[in-house]
Amino acid sequence: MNILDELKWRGAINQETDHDGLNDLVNKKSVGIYVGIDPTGDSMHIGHLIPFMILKRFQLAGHHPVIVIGGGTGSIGDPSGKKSERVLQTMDQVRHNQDALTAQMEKLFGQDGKFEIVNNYNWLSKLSLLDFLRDYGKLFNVNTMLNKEIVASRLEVGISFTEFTYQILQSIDFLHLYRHNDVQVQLGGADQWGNITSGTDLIHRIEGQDAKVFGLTIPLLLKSDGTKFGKSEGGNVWLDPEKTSPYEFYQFWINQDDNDVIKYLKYFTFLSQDEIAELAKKVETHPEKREAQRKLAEEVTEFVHGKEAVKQAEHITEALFSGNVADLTTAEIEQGFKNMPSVEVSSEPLNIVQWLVDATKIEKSRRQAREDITNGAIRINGEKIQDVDYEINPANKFDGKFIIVRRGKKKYFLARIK
RNA sequence: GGAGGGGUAGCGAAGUCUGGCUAAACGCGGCGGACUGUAAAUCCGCUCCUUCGGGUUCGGUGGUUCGAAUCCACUCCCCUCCA
Repeated sequence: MNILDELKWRGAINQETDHDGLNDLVNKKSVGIYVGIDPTGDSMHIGHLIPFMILKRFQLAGHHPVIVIGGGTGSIGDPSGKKSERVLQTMDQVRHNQDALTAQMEKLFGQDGKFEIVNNYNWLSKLSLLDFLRDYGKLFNVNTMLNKEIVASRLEVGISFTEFTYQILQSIDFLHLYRHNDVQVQLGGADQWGNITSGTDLIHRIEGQDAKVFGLTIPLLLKSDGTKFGKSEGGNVWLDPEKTSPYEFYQFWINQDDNDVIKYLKYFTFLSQDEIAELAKKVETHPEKREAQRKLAEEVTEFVHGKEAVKQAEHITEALFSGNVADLTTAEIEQGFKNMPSVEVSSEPLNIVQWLVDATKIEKSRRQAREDITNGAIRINGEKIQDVDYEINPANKFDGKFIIVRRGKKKYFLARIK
């Protein structure tokens, strides 16, 4: 099974410019293939991860991946997937983001030469306006550009010349990589189809119709209920552990629906066809064991955050869901609750209702606090408290550093003692 | 500028004619609970604040009244049609 067959099996192919041509190419030689990402933020989220994981598969199949950080294109703004004009980022923001993304890419995909990471600012910024217009502008037909879905869908609301030009810049990237980095394939999300074909067209015009370049897109990933993949309660699921802790990251995956989990295993893990088939069978026969979800969480968390993070996430999961928070160490609390809601409180003992409302703002009113306490929805350091006159004493537990509050079945809050 | 319609709790929406029975129906969302697989579906409770005496609410201000979301005046905002 070659790489394209594998991707097909994984459900990861949406459109290809020339299936047979690409198939021949990947069978014949080690091919250079690239994916670009614009530095619109300072971290990837799991949605961004998809094309890069596929890039990784190409690498594992013996091909040569190139990651393009769009320091240049990111300063312009890709109109794809946007209903209205973007607000330009300042160049400082772009630089900050591109540095952060580059570091993240290096961490994930390594600096070992197997992955090349380049920044299109390096070549796009050197292009003069006149060169741009004479060398490239002439080769783009405005009618064709207008017909690209990205542009066409924006004609009603309007699109600036700047964003209109974006597809030319991305095409120049492809040409540059074709010439200097031996890249012949561009990979991207389904919304990149227009930009990718712009690139292959440009290369064909300049290098001749027989230049072997190809485009490949990945389907938009949706949940089985039709909603967008990749959001958790708190919003995006980030790869940056400062934004989404490894524990929360792990939890995101373990909570996936039975209907989606196999699809995600195919997309986000490097498990073999047999292993995934095995897990699929288990979802059928023993869904309640959630082995597939567990494996998914384990694999993806390990890929993004490493083995240690998986262990820690599992331990925290164990403690939090069994309710035995008492046996967590202060260090584990520090890490595990990194991104959970937390507040600073004084070390003075205080009545529980006042503490929940005034000191921690965990409850919005006394009435609500009393109701929850009476209903048995509140646990302090793992212990259910139903007495509204209970007095909270921060010195009791965890070296007097923390108080762990749980409301309901799985909402945790952390109070840090000043 | 003219003619209509409307602004009610996080959102949607009743209530306004016929003032008190209205802290305000109902739906959604949110929060708890049961069940369960940290699931889905379902079911139950709560959902302005409160020191539990009460307090403050229906775009705003003022008025009528023992009593106003409801009646009157002025005012701000939104929508539709006409010019």
